[in-house]
Amino acid sequence: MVQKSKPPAAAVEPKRRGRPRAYEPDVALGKALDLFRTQGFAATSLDDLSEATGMNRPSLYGAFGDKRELYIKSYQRYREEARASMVEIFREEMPVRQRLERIFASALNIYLSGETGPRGCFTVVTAASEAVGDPDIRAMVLDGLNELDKAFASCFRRAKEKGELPESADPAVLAQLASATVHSIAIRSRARVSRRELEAIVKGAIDLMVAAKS
Amino acid sequence: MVQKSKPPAAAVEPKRRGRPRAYEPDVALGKALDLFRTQGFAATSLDDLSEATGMNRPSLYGAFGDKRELYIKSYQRYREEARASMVEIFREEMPVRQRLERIFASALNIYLSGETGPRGCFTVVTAASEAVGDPDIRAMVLDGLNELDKAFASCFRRAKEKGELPESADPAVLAQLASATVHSIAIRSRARVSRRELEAIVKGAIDLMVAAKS
DNA sequence: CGATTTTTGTACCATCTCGCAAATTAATCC
DNA sequence: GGATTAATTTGCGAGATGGTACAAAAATCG
Repeated sequence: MVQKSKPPAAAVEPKRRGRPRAYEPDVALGKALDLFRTQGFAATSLDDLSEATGMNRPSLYGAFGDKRELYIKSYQRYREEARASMVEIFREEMPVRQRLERIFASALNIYLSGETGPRGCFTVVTAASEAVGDPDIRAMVLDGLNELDKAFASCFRRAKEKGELPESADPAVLAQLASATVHSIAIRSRARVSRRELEAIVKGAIDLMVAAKS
Repeated sequence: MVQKSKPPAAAVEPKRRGRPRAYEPDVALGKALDLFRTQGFAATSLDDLSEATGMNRPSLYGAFGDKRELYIKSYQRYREEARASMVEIFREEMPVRQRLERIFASALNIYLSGETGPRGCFTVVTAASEAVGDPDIRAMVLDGLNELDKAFASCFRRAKEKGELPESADPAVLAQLASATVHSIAIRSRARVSRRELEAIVKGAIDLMVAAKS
């Protein structure tokens, strides 16, 4: 039940009034995210979350709201992290192939991470569970899917403008294929398909996409 | 709690001894499958299953074992049905494009079916939940993924032999791309992406695959 | 008919689940 | 130091959950 004994000392620390928090919200949210990603919403109990975060239930509730809200906040956090790594890759100028390689490598690293084994993509996990029954969560998932599509589309559009792809190439179609490859490795990673095999799939897909004649 | 009042009269009915069953195991398993597909393992309670199947809990237990066994049997049933529709499509001779169209159309029909909304692919749903923690279930999922890969690979191999694809086309790579497209529409369907959009994705993917130069 | 066999229905148990209320602790403000 | 503020700890309660024991019911067999 102890996360860290020292005070957070985050930023300027504007001298908060009452008893200081025994946890760092960011760290706790990260732990919750880990759990939700591996086990899913329904299979994760508040006790699990309490143990993982080092916060007991009332604190958890006070900081993040009920289980569903915590799940949503975890998902938003996941998306922020994913987005950050994407922005990174899109900042520099580089050949399409290289950019694609870096995007897929980043995705693989995220999907294969985890102490107890690969955990895949949280968007996919959520789509496969809560998204059917919860409109709000479904909307977030849909947004996540769209964001990936758009990122890939912009990648292919830039490549086309630079003449790296033939005029006949359709960025939107290629983007959906790239997204599909991401979804596929996300799923396969949870079935413990080896990194080597996943990388082979990625390579095959990239070869096909950058040689696209359609 | 009533499923059917008449006796099953299945096959020859070898004069069973005790009290006759009030349910048809096949029908009940189908109902259980429906529930598990939409809600997942953890979010589906025995009460839900009991209500849906029309069997009370002890009968459910007697017929299928505990919840996990029922889930496994449901998944096997799902795979049998999916396999049957595939065999159907592979029996006749036809152009690659047409065969691909039929495979994807079949998948879409399965994924978009459901009274309360689309339910996607049970293999994907299972991969995204139970597969991480349960080795037996994970093995079944892996088998399901492989089966789809192999089916597509054989499809492309046949096409290549018939000269429908260039010599440079790699059936294994194309197959994994086709599988990826299936995984992608399975996920998107659960986020309520419209059939029209899903069909557009499928069309784009097919165009690219049958024109493959890689 | 009575014995046997198999399934059903009722009821229950031990455990877990989520959420919250009340009391406690630790800091700042005056 | 006392008041105030905010977080922690304890513990509870209503309900759900997975699983099972046991008796009643409905069929066949002899």
